[in-house]
Amino acid sequence: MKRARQPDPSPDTIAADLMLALGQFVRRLRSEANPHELNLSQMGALARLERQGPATTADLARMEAMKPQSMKVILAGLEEDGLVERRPHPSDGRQILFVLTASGAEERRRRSVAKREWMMAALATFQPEELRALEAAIPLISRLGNLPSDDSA
Amino acid sequence: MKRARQPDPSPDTIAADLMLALGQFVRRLRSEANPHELNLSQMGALARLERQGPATTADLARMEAMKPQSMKVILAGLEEDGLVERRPHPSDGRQILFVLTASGAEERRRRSVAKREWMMAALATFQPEELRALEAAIPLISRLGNLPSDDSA
DNA sequence: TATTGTTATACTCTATAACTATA
DNA sequence: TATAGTTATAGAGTATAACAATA
Repeated sequence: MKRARQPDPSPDTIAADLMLALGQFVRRLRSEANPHELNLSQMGALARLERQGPATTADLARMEAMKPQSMKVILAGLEEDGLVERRPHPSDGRQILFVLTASGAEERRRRSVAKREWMMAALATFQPEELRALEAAIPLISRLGNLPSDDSA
Repeated sequence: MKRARQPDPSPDTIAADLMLALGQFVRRLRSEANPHELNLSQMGALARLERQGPATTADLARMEAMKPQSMKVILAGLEEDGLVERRPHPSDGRQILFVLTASGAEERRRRSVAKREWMMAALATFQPEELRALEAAIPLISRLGNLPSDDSA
């Protein structure tokens, strides 16, 4: 653990470098997908449903930083493949709750193997120390993606 | 393939969590762009030209993990805005070298302020220790994005 | 009237296929 | 023949706008 020698990182540099690194990484990741793989948005929606239980289109759209109309398309695809199902909302007739089906939980893993295997092959070239550093950054990146935007509404 | 329980972080978990975190982060980042902002691909191409000097469409496509036809579209947009220029290749009449123009170096920063400012605002909520952890992960993510794929084709 | 969801449409980014020119 | 670039077209992913139903 080396921690004392370096100057404090400049947020500006971090911002610029992180954007570049992530842009390329995501492009590479997307290019590793087989025809039947889930895309990152579908994986995100399924992960939310698995971790947090039933949610509406609007809920999921907010959590995944996209418009409800866009999330509807994502959910429609997942529904057609039987990975999610609709449930009526108990008290509000407008809302529709989506839940993960039994096969959805399984398919979430099965239909992301190509991406995961590419990534694991890449991670296999990392030193344990580097893996730890990468792991430590995940919750931080997660936080960046989940921060509220300036919807001062 | 051995899967012994180890104190080291599991690559499988890292792979899955990193995909989710990055997917959401990139979507969020993209949503912060003003109409005139550069997108992540344009920023990537400009950064390559600035750091590594003149390069061909095919070079840049390879480095940024996209097809030459797609990179051509990126470069055509940048060229139209005067951020890059063409230079004939000294010895190979087929190749065309692209170089960053003087305004290209400046615009690269100016036309990514919205994304950078959103990110810097987000990073302002981080502890110095967290910033260091995030910074440490950037070269690792970069390496993931730059690893050669198994193009056996 | 405000909110949830839907439909229709369009835009952005990247891919595939076919073609031209140079090597 | 092989390689660099171009043109044309298509697909995935997400956005905006207009609308219906419920609150």
